[in-house]
Amino acid sequence: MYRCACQVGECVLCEARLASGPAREHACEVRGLLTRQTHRPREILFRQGEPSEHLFLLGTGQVKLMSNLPDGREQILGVRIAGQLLGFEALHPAGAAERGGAAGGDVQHPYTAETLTTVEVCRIRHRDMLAILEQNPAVSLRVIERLRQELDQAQVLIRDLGLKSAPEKVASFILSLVPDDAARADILLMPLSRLEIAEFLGLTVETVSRVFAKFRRDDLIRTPRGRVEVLNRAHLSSVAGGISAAPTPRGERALPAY
Amino acid sequence: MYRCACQVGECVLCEARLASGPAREHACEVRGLLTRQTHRPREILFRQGEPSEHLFLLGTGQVKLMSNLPDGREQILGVRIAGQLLGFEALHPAGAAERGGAAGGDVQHPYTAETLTTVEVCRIRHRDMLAILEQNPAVSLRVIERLRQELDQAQVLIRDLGLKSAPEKVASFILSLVPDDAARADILLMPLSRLEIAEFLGLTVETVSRVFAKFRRDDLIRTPRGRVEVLNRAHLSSVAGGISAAPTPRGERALPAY
DNA sequence: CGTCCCGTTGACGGCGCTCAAAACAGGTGG
DNA sequence: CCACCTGTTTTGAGCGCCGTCAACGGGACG
Repeated sequence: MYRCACQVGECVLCEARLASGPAREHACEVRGLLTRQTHRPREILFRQGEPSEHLFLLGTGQVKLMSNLPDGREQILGVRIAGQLLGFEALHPAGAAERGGAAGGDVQHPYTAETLTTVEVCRIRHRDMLAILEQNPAVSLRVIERLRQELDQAQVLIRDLGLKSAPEKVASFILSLVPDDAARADILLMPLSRLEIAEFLGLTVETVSRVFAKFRRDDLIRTPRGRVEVLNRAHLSSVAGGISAAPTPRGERALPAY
Repeated sequence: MYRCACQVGECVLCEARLASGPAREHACEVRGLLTRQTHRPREILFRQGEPSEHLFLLGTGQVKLMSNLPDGREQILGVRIAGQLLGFEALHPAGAAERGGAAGGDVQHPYTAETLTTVEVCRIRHRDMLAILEQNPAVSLRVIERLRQELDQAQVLIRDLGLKSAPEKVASFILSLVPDDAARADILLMPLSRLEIAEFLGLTVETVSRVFAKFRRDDLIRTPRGRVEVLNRAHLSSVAGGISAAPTPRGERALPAY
């Protein structure tokens, strides 16, 4: 499969152009606008409150999005994986100029982005991205689809935070780690620490740890270093108590009836 | 101001086309694709689990989005107002056909949409919308912007649900009712019942009622029928304990300027 | 006037948070 | 290899916030 400068197979820019344009050389005319970066684990891509100037296209790895309250409390808003977007908040199609203010460019990141793993991202200036979107409907459609998926994920999290108990939250979370195509891969990578799981689910470290302990006692899971092994998915699903946080596979039935 | 068939000033379709096209008559070439509907309060636009075939453009009024667990628990995901989008979940730019399955059109609504007030919406088939997006970058940009705003709102709610106490949640919620342009309009419409507020904030009716009572005793608010009057916004903001869902007061800059 | 629904208030109990400490793993240097 | 230090995970004890259950009041409406 052909890859453009950003070397990212899932890149919304490259793929879309490849699919739409007959001419190969056009595939990467955006090359000059992209900056490729590699980050190590636990690096900050940008911080909440900083001015947002770039859009990030995540190529490989995982990035956590987190938001703080002034008193230090921290909430993880989500985890982004390959193909997803970061730092979209300052893309003002129209009106950036028409509204008064400091040239419309002083929008701030509403959250902090920190890498969980080694990460490759493509960075592009908002204005450049805007120009691309204006000229490439196919890219726009891809972006719309990505945003919609992120909105879905956010709503699933809202549901879990709003009405689930601690065990239900943790069970849902574990099940959400199951990759889409996993037929029977029940040993899952655990990208988050106990503290981060707590910050994701609106709980405390101790509560998360206790729930994990209980699941272990009930032979639902095992927890080797940095991993989670699901021993009894059916039972775990019933504990999760309803719709899980798993991304809905395309084309198949969404909202499994469980 | 000119208005197209849908009669909706904020309509992403009409406005965008008006702005981009020089010819007036082009402004409403999408007219034939739009169906305008008027709904009374407490009507269901669509239900969670039903197949999603239409996109809704909200013209006037308010619509609440809610999601249920199998056992009946209910979570309000958000409230949509004029100009926002509904039922976007089935818009599949590419891949709807390429992947196997039942023609790719069997995507289901992940939430139920119910009107809170009298509501005017424009309805359009997903495939028609798709065609419009493919041909009109300006429309795509508007849609992207709307989705991004909805994502921001969702993330604010996630933060509130995940790490705020009951009084903080309620205070944030009240402040979120302050309209963007309100210089000093402190009497706010309350579109939600106590039960709905509870379902929005992940609390119970009793807790919400108790917090309101406490705020009343502390002379922070008054609660005439169907309204909320803010008596001491500064104090209420401090109770909200951090970033609120409210648009930032002019002059001050807190975090998200959504 | 009776009924229904919504909001309010009280009593009580449990889930999950707080505080505290021990168990554990990992890295560093002796 | 072991001692030591550091940060994470686990476990325990106690309590507080908020959910649960119940009763009451008021407005809308037939």
